[in-house]
Amino acid sequence: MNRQALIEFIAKHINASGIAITDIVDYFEEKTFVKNEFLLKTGKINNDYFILADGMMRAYTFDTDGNEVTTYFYQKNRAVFEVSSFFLRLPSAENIQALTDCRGYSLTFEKLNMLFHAIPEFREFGRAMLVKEFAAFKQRTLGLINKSAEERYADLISQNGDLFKHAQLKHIASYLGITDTSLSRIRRDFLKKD
Amino acid sequence: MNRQALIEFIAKHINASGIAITDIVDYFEEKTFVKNEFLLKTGKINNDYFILADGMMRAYTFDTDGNEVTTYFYQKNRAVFEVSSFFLRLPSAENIQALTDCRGYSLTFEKLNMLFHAIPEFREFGRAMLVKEFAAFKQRTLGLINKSAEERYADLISQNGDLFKHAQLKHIASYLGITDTSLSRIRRDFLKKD
DNA sequence: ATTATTTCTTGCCATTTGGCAAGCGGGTTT
DNA sequence: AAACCCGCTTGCCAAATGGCAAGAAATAAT
Repeated sequence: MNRQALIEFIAKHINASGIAITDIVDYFEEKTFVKNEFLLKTGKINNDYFILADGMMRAYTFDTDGNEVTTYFYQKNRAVFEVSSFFLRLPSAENIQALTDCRGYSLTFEKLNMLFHAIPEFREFGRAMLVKEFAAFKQRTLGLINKSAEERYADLISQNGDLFKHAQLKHIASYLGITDTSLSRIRRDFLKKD
Repeated sequence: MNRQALIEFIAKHINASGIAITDIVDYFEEKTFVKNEFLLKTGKINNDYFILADGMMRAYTFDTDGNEVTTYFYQKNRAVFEVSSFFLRLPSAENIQALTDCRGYSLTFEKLNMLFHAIPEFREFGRAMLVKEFAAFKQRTLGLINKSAEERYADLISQNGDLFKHAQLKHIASYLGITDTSLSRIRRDFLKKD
């Protein structure tokens, strides 16, 4: 079982001096999701603290009119979980679904807590993940306020070009806060400019 | 020195069974800010983990065109800090300023870490704060995507009616992702409807 | 290969929001 | 009181985005 990717990922986020990261890694369970399979469904309590090693996932919910809204795209080397549901043990308002076949490593809430209490360095890792995801979200929110839809689109493809290979236009559109119609047009105009 | 508010606030967020919350509370330092004073300035490293007991604060930054963008309003009973700067020890991209005279309780990064390691229950409190703020941010982001400016405005005043007593129109407008001109019109139309 | 289904594009027009500039009004200063 | 400053409002028009529906293109099913 190749856990090298997980070891490197954890090592990158903590002061690894002297700790056997493999001790931590052993508690993770390797998991795979086939395309379109769900990591989390609305109403369920998120019990996977999932480190995504390969593939791409999408989180989405529904707005008051019943339309799907994509709330996040996850790429490899991200911690995939829904904060409120996982940590506060609340039914999730979001779905998290595999856009491609995915592979990664998962901790249950219990195991994560056990590790938090037992291993100070893993606490730092957990906090680093939370802080990282929070900071990324703040950036995204700022972008929604002070950038045009076209700029947000440009940012997204520059960070994640192959998103379009796997996600539908309307999913990306709702993530950007616009309709698929508008995104289609923005994309057309964007190509012209080059 | 009245720390009752702080004690109650912490008690509300952790399983207090058996712990002397006062042990924790003793490490907090009471702080006050006069109106317009800064808790954090751009470029500085945030070193106050500030529990706001009374008053109202605002976080803001500047967009690429040099315009102020309000990123958050803090009311009483919130943890006020900038995640990236405080936890990752990075220079802040945001300013945090008192909109009114403020009072609250502050921990330095070192004290907070010391408490995290020493008191498991305080760890839970710290995590709960992070999760709570993160969740609030996710809600806000979702609103920016799937609600109209008018709906966002309505939500904001319903949650925090006295905001208008203390914050300028343009500050609220940039928080809502619109211009002060538009907010002025929205407010006019909103009054008509009632 | 053909048909059916889904996704994407486009045209037309409505709605929302922005940009600018002028005006208004309340508070301060002199 | 007069002049001034600041924040808010309003009118006018432009730009961005949305809603709907029809057609084109891609994908899946038979």
